Amino acid sequence: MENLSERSRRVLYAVVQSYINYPDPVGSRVVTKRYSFGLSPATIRNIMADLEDMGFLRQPHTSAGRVPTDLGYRFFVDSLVDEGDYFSNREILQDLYRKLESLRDDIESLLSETTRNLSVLSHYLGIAMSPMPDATTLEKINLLKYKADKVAVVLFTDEGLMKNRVVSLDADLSQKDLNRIAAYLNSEFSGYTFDEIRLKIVREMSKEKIRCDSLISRAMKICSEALYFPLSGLFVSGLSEVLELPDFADLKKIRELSKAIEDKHMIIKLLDKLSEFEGVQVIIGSENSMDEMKKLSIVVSPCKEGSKPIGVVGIIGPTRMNYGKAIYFVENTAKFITRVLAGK
Amino acid sequence: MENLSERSRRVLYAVVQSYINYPDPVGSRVVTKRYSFGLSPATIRNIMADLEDMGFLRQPHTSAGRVPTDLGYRFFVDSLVDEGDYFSNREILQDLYRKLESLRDDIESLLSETTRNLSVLSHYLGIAMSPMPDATTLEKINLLKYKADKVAVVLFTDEGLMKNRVVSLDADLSQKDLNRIAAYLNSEFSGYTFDEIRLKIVREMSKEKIRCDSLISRAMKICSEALYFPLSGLFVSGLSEVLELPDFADLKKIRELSKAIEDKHMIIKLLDKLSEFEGVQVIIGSENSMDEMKKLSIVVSPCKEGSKPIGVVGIIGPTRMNYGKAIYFVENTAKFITRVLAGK
DNA sequence: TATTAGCACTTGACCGTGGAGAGTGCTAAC
DNA sequence: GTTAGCACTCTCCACGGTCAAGTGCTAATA
Repeated sequence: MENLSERSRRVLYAVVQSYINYPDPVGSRVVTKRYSFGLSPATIRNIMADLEDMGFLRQPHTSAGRVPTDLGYRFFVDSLVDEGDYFSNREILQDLYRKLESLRDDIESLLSETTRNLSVLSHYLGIAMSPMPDATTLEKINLLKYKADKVAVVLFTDEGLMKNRVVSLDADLSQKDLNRIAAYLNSEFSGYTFDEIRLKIVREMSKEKIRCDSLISRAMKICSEALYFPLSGLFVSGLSEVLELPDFADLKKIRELSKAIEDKHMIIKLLDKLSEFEGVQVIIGSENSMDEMKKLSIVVSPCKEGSKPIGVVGIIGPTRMNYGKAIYFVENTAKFITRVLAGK
Repeated sequence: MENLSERSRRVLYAVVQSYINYPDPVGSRVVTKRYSFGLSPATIRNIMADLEDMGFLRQPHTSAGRVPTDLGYRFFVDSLVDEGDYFSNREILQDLYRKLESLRDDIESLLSETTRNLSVLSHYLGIAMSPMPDATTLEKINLLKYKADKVAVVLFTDEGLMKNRVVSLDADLSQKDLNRIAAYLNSEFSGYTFDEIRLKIVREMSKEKIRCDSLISRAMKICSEALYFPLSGLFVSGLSEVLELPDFADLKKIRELSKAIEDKHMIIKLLDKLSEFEGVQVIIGSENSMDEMKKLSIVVSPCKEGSKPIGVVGIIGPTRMNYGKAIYFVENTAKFITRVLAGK
C-alpha cells in the first residue's frame, strides 16, 4: 500500500467513490471525466491495470470497467478522512436523538427505535445489541411472589438494565421467605458478573448437596434458573430498505442476506467480539470470519462506559457501501447511546 | 356457491388441490389424469370455463391452465373437512410441544420459539402476539427502588404476563415510600384493565391538581408513565423459509412481503381484531382489508382463557397455501399455548 | 342431451443470431 | 511518460422462429 504513487491512490480513490455512488463498474473514461485528472483515458487504463495487479481492483468481465475489491475498499476506508460533508445530516441526527431521548428508561425500545432510524437514514440494515448478560455485573436482585408457586426474579445490572424472569417453585414460599432469600443472594452475588455468579452457583450447589440447607439450595436454584437468558437483546431492522439497493437485486443474494440476519446467534457472537474494541470499526466483506457475512460489510461501534462495554450499534450493508456516511452515523449514534445510558 | 353441481365442486376442489401441490396453472388434462374423473379433458374444459365465469378460477393468460381465485380458495377452505392426513405430523408436534413447555414461565421466549418452529414446520411465516396490554387486567403492581432517582415498576397481569419499566422520578423516594405508593395503586387499580386504569388516572390527575396530595399525584405519575407500552409483543419469523417458495420468486413480491412484515403496527392491529373471535380463522388474500396483505393469506387462532384472549398464534403465507396443514398446525399450537399459559 | 374427438388458434418459454455499445489491451506515434 | 488509434472481447437486448401446453369451438357420437 505504501508503494502506491500519489497518482495511483487518487485513481483508486476515484474508482471507489464512483462505484459507491453509481452501481456500475467504472471505466477509464468516467474516471477522467467525473474526476478531473489531467490525463487521458489511456493513461488511466494503465494505472488501473496496475491497481488490478496489486489486488485493489478487479474486472467483472473482460470488457467491463473496474470494481473495487475488498482490499480496495479497505484502502479507501483507511484513507478516509472525515470530510465533514455530512453536516446536512447533523440536524437530522439531532432531531432524532431528541426524540429517542424520551426512551432513555427503556433500553429495549431505545435500541429498537435506534436501529429502525439508523436503517431509514442509511438505507442499510441498522443493528444494535444490548450488552451480553455474561459480562455485565449484577447490582441487585429482587424476588416478588407471584401466584402460589411462582416467583418473579427482577435483576438490576450496574448499567441501568433490568432483566426479569418468572421462575416456578416446588413449594409455596411467603414473600418474607423470598425477602430472606433475596437478601442472601444479594450478599453473595452483588457486584459479580453473571458469568462469575453462574460459576459460584455450581460450586455452591455441589457443596449444598452435602449440607443440604434448604434455604440456600432453594436460593441457588431460583438464581440459576433466572440467569438463563435465551438471547442477548439483538435488534436488526431495515430489510425493506436494503432490498431497494441494486446490490440485492437477485434472489440468491436476498436469500443469503435473509439467512444471515435470521441467524441471531452468529450476529451476536460477531458483535460480542467487536464490542471489546474501541471506537468505530469497519469490517469489509471477506475480512469477516463468518461465512454468511463474507459479502457484506459491517460498521459498528461499541457504547462504553469507561472501559466497560454497554452495548453495540452499527450498520450492515453491501461491501459497496457509503462508508463515510455509515461511519458518521454509527459514530454519532454510539456516542448518543453512551451518553443516554451512562449519562445522568 | 350452492348452485354448483357436485361434479363442478369436485373439479374445483381438484384444481385447488393440484395448484397447492404444484405451483403451475392446472389444465384440463392434469385434472383428468391426477384426479380420476370418468370424463374427458374436453368435458373438464367446459366445467372449468363455467367455474371461471362464476369467479372461482381464472387464467393467467389465454393458453395457460387455470388458477384458483381467492373465491376459489375460499370455497376450498370452507369445504375442507379435517381429513386427518396430518397424523404423521402429530408426533413431531408432540415432541415440539414438550420442548417448548420448558419455556412456560417466559412468555416472550415461548412465543418467539413457537413462531420459529411454526415457520420451519409449515415453510410459511410463523406469527404470534402476546395479548394487547389494553385489554388485559392488572393483578398487582410492585415498585422497586433503583438508583437514586429511578424506580422499577413491575406489573403482573392475571394471565401470567409480567411487564416492567423503569421510570425516572423527580425526587429521591425511599423504598418505604414506594411501598406505600404501590399499596395505594394496588388498592385502586388491581382488577381493572390497563385501558380502564389509564382513564381513571386521567380523571384522578385532574382532581389532584386541586387537592395536590403529593403521594397520590406522584403515584399517578409513576403509573401513567409505566403504562405506556410502545408495542405489544409481536413475533414474526421465517422469512428465509418463505423466500424458498416459488410464490416469492420475483423481487417485487419480496419487497411487498418485507414491507408488510416490517409494518408491525399494521399486523398488530390486524391480529388484535382477529383475536376477538373464536377458533381458527382463515383470511384469504383480498378478503383482508389491509392493502399490504391482499396477496397473502393468514391462518390464525386466538388463545383464550374462558372468553378472554390471551394471545394469538398463526401463519402467514401466499394465497397458494396448504390450508389444511396450516390450519392443523395453528389449531394445535393455539391449544398448546392456551394450555401452557392458562393451565396448571 | 350430454359427452367427446378433433382441430385451429393463442400464448409464453426457449434458443440462437446479430448488432450496438462499452471498455479493454496493445502498439505506435508524440 | 503519455496518448491516439485500433482491433478485440464481452454483455445486453431485440428479433424471430420453433415448441409445447392448453384453450374454445364445432361436429360427431352414445
